[in-house]
Amino acid sequence: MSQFKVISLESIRVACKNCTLTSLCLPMGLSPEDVERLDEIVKRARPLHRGDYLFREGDRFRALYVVKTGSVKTFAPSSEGGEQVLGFHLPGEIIGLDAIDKDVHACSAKILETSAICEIPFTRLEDLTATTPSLQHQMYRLLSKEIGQDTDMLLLLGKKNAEERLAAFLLSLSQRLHKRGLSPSDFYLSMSRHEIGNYLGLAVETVSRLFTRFQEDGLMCVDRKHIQLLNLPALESLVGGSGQGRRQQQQQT
Amino acid sequence: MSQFKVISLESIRVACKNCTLTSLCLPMGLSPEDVERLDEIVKRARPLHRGDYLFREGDRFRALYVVKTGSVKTFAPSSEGGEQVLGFHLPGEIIGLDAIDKDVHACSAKILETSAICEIPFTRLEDLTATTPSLQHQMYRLLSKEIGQDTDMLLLLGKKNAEERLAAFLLSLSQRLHKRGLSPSDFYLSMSRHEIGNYLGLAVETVSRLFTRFQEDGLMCVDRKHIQLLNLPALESLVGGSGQGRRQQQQQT
DNA sequence: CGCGGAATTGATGTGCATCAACTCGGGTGG
DNA sequence: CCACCCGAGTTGATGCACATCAATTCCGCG
Repeated sequence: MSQFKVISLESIRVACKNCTLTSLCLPMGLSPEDVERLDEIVKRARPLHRGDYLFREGDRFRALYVVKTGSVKTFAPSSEGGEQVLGFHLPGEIIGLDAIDKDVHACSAKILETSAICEIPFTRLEDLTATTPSLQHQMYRLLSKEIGQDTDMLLLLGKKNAEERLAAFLLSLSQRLHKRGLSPSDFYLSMSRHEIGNYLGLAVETVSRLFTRFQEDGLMCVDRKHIQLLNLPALESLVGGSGQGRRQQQQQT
Repeated sequence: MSQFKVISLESIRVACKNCTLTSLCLPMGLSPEDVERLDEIVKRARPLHRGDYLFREGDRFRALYVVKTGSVKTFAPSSEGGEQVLGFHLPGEIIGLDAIDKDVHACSAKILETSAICEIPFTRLEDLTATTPSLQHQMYRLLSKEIGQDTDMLLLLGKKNAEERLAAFLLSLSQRLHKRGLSPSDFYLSMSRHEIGNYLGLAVETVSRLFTRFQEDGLMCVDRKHIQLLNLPALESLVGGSGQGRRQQQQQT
């Protein structure tokens, strides 16, 4: 994941078609012609580097972005100068949906490692979906899915303890990488511990301690940014029901 | 807000047109003809009562719902039997957008007080938006807005302390009621302290204590479910930068 | 009138933030 | 090529915000 690769123009083209396929065309996809038309409005990606901004908070909204390779973080300014990491975006994932409403980006997107990103001008996409019902449906689904993911995150931040949060985070990465054909149990973290903590609502130190503990418990193997998940089922059980060792907070209503 | 009202059929019709107007047609709204067509597919509301379900987790997704009067809470099962309150929905607000993706509701919606709810069959709405670009655009905005709201909530749960959360909650209610022409500083809570706490990731006791403290500080007046906000600017400053009295946690990345 | 859930209030416990010190690795310049 | 530096990460000690436990009161409702 953190390896830099030289990518031929043609492989970008193909990969890009692939990622729009995966993100926008989901299951029960579009007809080949639809895909072709969609593919035509997608701007090819040039490589971007760590620290580059895809867009910044306050920028006018023009396009959606799809990660082809690499990874991106989105974050919003918190009150008092801090920032809240809103998400990490892996290959095949889409960025910018939250800006459609106000026509202005409310968060910034920063490249975490050398990445290739496709750009989809939104106006053109809108025109296309207006004439392609199946594509319109996929757009609704895509937006809806994003809402569902945010909901999961609310649950995580509202109800889970540090251990569960980190386990959920690792599993989420694992599953998303796996979906893209990468190893679900051996990968590199492109973000810092600080960013992970920020995202999960935890202090850096807590993240660090948990990595250590998970390693001691044989759940995973951590070497710097290189992660190996040794016991996925155990991690899953940690997420599920506050596992074995800790208190559980449950609130009926 | 918690008063029961007898509502004539005609007033429902009018009010209903009104609420679709507000939710779906946002600023720079639709042409009168568009609104008319939209209005035609909206099913009129019959009154629902406290405890009724609009839909339950697992139900097949058929329609979106717009609150006309009253209020609704949505919640998802948490691990371990508990539940996470995902939101409170006031007049003019829409429910069910998260279910488009999977075609199944991932959360339940329960009526908090006697309410009138409009139903918009999604398939028909989709047909209509496919032939009405301006309406399609409004739909995208609506979905996008929901994402933006979830984002705000993530920030709240990830970075704010109890005091800031409750203040933000009260202000949110205040603003949303105000938008509907109701008093921004005098209203009834249709949800229990327990539900508020659950929503904000706090214990009931914490919510209760904060109400007491806010009252002592002259910020508000609490009488059971009846709330009066006496100092909106002060509440706003509490939300903003962890105000005066408390620690602030900020995490740079 | 009396029951039971909701809310308040107080006492205590604890998970995690915070503070502080140290280590590690990687990049830089001499 | 090594010495140095600096930020990222780890580890330990301490404190605090809020959860949890435990009464008690309050109100709605049958």
